[in-house]
Amino acid sequence: MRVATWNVNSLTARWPRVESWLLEHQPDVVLIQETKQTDAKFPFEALAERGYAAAHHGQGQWNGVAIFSKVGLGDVTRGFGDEDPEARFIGATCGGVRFYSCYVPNGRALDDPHYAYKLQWLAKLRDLLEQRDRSTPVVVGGDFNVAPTDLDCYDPAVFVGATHVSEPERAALRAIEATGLVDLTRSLHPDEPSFSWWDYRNGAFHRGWGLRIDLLYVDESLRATVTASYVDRDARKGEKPSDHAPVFGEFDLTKRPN
DNA sequence: ATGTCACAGTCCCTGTGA
Repeated sequence: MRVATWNVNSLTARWPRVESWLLEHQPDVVLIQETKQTDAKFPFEALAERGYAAAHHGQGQWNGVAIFSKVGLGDVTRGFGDEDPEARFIGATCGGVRFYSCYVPNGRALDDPHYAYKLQWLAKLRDLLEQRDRSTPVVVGGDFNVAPTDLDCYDPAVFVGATHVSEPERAALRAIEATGLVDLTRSLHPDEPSFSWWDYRNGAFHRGWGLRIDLLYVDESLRATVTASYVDRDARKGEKPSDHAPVFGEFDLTKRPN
């Protein structure tokens, strides 16, 4: 099973690239963030023509998350059931695995109310995962807007006092991992930065000024099935790229422990 | 630190968010 997570920064603007990327890589399941479109604009038909069922939690101008699947899609849930008007979380079961696509709030600045919202949001995610059905394997992926360690940041000195690297944010990720989840990329590549996001400004991509903030977490039952992890840097190049690159994980589900 | 991109509305520029 080939899985990817990708913040596309507007599925409306990115659709031509997303479509050709699907044809090239043939992922089984894709976790999408920042569709920035309503359900009415979501390309359900074009995805179906490519063999993908899809579920969307759309909002409109901002946010929006989705799941594409070639291996079936059911039991869709949207949000945490708490009336949050921001569309940042969707779950679905695909090919016997429970998937969640997350668009964690940016936070903006440490003294901004949006930062408190970010920490509250991560705590709600932790609570949901703590209470999950442990009999079904789970993959939690998305744009977490947190670089888990200094290895995930091109220059920690630049980010002193900024969001994405603060200790409370990193502690929130560790609390999520403590529910029994493994950072898939780090488990296979403990020493490579593996950045997934580069600012559009200042030629950041070509200067290597990146962060690893797009993560795939897998539960213990899937840990032994992981066969590959890689960042599709080519998707960050060329005409009209997203500022995020897709992060892939591959699994051999026949290796699941009984 | 800020050389960009995408959105909506004030609609061919500006404010907002990232």
